[in-house]
Amino acid sequence: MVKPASQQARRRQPEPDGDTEGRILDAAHRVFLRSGTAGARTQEIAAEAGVNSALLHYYFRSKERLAAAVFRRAAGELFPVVAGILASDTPLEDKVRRVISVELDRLSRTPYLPAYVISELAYHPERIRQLLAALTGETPGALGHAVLTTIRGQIRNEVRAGRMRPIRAEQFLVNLLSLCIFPFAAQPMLAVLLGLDGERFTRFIHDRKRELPEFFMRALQP
Amino acid sequence: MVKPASQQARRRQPEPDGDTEGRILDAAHRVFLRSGTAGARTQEIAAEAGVNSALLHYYFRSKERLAAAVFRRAAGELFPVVAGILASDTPLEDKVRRVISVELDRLSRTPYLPAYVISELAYHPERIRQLLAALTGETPGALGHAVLTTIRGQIRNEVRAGRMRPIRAEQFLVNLLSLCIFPFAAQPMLAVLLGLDGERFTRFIHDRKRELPEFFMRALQP
DNA sequence: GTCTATATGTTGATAGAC
DNA sequence: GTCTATCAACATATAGAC
Repeated sequence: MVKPASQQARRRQPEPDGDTEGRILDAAHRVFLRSGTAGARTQEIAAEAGVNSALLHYYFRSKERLAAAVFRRAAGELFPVVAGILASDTPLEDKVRRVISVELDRLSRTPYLPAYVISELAYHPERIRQLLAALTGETPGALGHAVLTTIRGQIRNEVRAGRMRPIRAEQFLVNLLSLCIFPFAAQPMLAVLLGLDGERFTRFIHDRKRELPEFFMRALQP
Repeated sequence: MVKPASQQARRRQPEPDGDTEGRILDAAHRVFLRSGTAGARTQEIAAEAGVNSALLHYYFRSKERLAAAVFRRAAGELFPVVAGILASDTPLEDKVRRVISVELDRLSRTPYLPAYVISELAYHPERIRQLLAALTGETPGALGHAVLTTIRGQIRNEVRAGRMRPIRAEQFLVNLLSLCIFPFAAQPMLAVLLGLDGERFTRFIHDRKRELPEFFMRALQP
């Protein structure tokens, strides 16, 4: 029996409509994100990938392995970019502006991502290890630690220069992430509560890109 | 066959350890919140309630009806309190302080609630109607509309008095809710990324109660 | 690698005695 | 109202031909 490619290192070639394994993974990504892991059916994934259930298991062995692969991909898509910005040596205010811009732009394209990641981490504790693996290869929390250290130092400098009032790096980061991510995670809620559905939500996010940086920076002024 | 009480109006009597229907609902609440609707098993709920599967169906007819009942209860627990504060005629700054205080306190006691509500609304579109029902009896979005109108007026007054810079009521409210709710919804994420697990998370929220009002109010200063 | 057909195990739900 | 016993329907996973 040939070893499924998902277990091995492998060249990525630009095939016409993607190789079979890639098509299955893409389909799984879509189905898991709109139904959740527990709610999704492997049969539906197979159908959406244009293959049958047997082939899906040939490549991924089990639903759980497929779910883990999708989660790693989704998580790896959500965090590293923003972490890269935050850990760089860009001035703090520029970081805030760039994180907000990048985050709101990408979440506008994949609005289901936050609710999916939140759900997975809440209901599947084993995903936490997979999240670590998806970030920096194996080193537990190295990414977060680098970000924390960098931000903490920058805050200290700004405070000493009298340009910012003191705030814990953890609070700073959670505030920033909350303001960017929550609106997408809670979109159906906001649609009901505040009438932010469809087009209105899009415009809401559009406005937010301009207003949020100022909101955030003013909150930190001395 | 006797009609199950859940379908009918019914006196609530203070029974020793709760009547059977109440015990089942409580058990369902716990199980659904920790496993999600799709991941939960009715058998597990029955076991946790100390009854068998047949009795669960006797009272609630189906898993879906039980899930709907739990969701309405959970949503009704999450929103009305804060909505009541926001729609009152308290001064705006006091509202902010009270919402933050009340919200962080209660979510500290039921930290799984946000992730559960977010997941349900993302994966079960039919819950949206149930959310409406759980808020003000039937009137679609009346609660949210009252809040929006009130806040919008208060912002206008504050801006005219030169005590606040202009901001949309929607942005104001989403910012406030984001900063309060997201940390709980994303707690497992924050545990991995920023090391905010267990005791550290508790202390993080404790600090947040004091720091968040100032953060928020300063963001709005002219 | 891909298919058809099938096994295996759960799960939600019901029948019927007490 | 509550139980035991059981069903019917899926869903995941595998066997084996091509």
